[in-house]
Amino acid sequence: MKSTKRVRREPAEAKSLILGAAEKLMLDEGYGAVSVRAVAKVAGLSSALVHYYFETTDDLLVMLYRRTSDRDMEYLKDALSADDPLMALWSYQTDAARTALGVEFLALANHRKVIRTEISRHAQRARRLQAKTLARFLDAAGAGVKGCSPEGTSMLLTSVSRNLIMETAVGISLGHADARAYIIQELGKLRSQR
Amino acid sequence: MKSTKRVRREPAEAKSLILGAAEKLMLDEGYGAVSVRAVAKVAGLSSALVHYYFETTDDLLVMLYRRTSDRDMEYLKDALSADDPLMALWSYQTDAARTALGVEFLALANHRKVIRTEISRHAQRARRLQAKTLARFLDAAGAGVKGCSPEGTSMLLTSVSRNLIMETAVGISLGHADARAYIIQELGKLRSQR
Amino acid sequence: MKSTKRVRREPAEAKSLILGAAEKLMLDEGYGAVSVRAVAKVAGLSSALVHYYFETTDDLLVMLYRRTSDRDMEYLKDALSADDPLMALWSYQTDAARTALGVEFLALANHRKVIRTEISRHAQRARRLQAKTLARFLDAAGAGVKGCSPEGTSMLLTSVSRNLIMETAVGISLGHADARAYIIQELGKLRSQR
Amino acid sequence: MKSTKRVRREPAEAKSLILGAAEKLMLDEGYGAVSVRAVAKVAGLSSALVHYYFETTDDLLVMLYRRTSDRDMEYLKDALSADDPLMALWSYQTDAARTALGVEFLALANHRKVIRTEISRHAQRARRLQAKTLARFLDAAGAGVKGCSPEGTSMLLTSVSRNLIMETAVGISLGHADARAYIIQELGKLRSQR
DNA sequence: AATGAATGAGATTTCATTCAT
DNA sequence: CATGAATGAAATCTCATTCAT
Repeated sequence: MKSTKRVRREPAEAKSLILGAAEKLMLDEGYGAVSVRAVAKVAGLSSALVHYYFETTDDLLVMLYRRTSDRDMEYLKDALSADDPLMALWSYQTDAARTALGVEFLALANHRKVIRTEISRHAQRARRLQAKTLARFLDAAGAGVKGCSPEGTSMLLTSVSRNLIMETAVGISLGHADARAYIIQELGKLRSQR
Repeated sequence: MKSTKRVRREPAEAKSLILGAAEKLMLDEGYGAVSVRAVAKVAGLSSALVHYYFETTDDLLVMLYRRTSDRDMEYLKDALSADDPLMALWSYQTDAARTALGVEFLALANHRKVIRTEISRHAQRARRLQAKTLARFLDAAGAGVKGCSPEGTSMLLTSVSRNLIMETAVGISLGHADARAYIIQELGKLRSQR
Repeated sequence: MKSTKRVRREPAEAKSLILGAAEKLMLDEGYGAVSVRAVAKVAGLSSALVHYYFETTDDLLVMLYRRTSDRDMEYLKDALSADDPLMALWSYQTDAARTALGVEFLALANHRKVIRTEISRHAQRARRLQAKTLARFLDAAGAGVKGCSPEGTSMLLTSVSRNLIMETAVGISLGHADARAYIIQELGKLRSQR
Repeated sequence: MKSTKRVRREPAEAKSLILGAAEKLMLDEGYGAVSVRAVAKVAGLSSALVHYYFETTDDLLVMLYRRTSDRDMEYLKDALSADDPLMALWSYQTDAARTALGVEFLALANHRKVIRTEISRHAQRARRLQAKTLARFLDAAGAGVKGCSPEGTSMLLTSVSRNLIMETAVGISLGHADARAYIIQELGKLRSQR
């Protein structure tokens, strides 16, 4: 009965379509909304096709996470090799869309073991990378964020950016401007002391 | 299908039973597991009864959040009036179970508008309360976490404790010990400078 | 939109309705047709209700088998205590509907472990019961089906009745009349020799 | 999604591969497991190719049945022309793999009309063939399985072998040894009386 | 001749929710 | 006050089958 218009696509295109829809859902409505059905609807194709490309929902989520974290890794590397690595790093950390997605995956990880492993791996890599750059500044400073290791500092920065996003999402903003300013001020000190 | 034993309970008792089950589920399996069915099962009563006391799932979640945040508020007040308010505050912030539940509600808030309002209200109150105590130390210090307002400082502390919990939950620990040590060191400075 | 006529039934009635529908499907279209959906449709109720009474499809099938085998056991006992137990037994064995259902369960057992256990248990009980009666005649005979134990004889009778049903179902009848006549003749000998 | 290796095969070879996979599935997991998908997977080729060679699932099953029954016919003829036809026949009848497959098709026939016709045709042919050989022994005997026609006797033998297989499959063995011994004893008598 | 892409239908199961008692 | 009975909707996943290339 329906207009049986069979659209023929490149697999890469179809996959990208699906992952894009999943990402959109995750950001707009949270990971709970990422069902095969919903993804198919948003992507404008049948749910059977989603299963054709991603055998299980776990597979879909893992692939989405990989795509996301690969992209993030590129951004991070770019930031760390910028002229002003510290500010670029903080700018990367506080990118709203990126961090929102990261937080969502973090929440999802509590319920999907497969994601847990992926996240853990990626986070360690990212933290080590950040630490390597931070080390150059911290060593030179001697003062400032004294006493905190590069890894610890990276962890602190991540904490603040994540919480900024999470709280903003639910409408909390008290202290945000001050906290942001403080972080930037401290990073500024580090930079100048080198 | 079960034995028709009509158990007669005090409404308050029944509600408490239900909220307890919901809290347990939330902590053990995440907010996604808090379905009326699951709650009823854990509490050992029918899902119809859950609906009888909490018309919708939203109602149940809001009530649970209120109970949780009221309790938290008590703990927070106790901490802030302790002999060593700074350490007591940090101890409160890093209480695993409490913070885990808080983070779960924060994640949930992304998907349930009603929770958002509740969280926002509670968070502002808690932040102001913390700020009032922090102010006494920050004013006296002049140095230390210089340049960050009490509200900002509260926000920073919350960020770190939340991220410690979230990352630990997914198996990340890189930098954790250092970050913890750093926070305690800084709080120590503040305390002694007064 | 639909006429939301909520029919309220006794659980026993509902269960019986469901099991009846499942039995009908099994006989008419084979065990492969016994899906929760199909059963619900035939019984005229929602598939959710089927799940309400039988948590899994396995449960439904096991319950159906138990109902069937319990009923069979009654019939068997009646037959064995009839005036002419041998003929009554054969008549029981060759009851088309009963045996057809038994054969269907036998086929089903190959794919559902739970059924296997149930069938095995029931079959052994039934065979022992038949053997006890057959023993009285075989001992007295000395000749006739000489050399075959009561249990073996029961097995042989079951074999023939099952195959009569299976072959008839697919349209084979060659040799059927002769085989039937032979069995009856041999049973007749046994009876008279006592 | 896989590497686009276009394997070029002889049609006959491909068909044989497919039928082999289907037969394996049927024996290992029952006819319910014989889906186009599953067959393709076991055979290591795409489900589209299975459809290319066998338009519908029915076609596939019919072809498999034909291949099976043709092979069986050869075995049967060999048996009937052996030195000791009776024992060879019984040995043929009780061949586990062969009979298991036969029983599976019999069960399948209840749900697929096309198979029914095929089975019926083959069974009649096989029964007549067996009857012709049995007749030589039964005529000579006069006693023994007296009163049962060759066709009836063939039917009886088939019944027992089938039930032995079916019951063994679900874990029933009570009376099996006795029944087997009895059949062999009776066949022995027939042979010697000639 | 062969196959990857695509789909509608249907299977099992869980959920929130509504009634009737 | 409490609950068993009932349901529609949606989740995940499998299947047979059809195209377009």
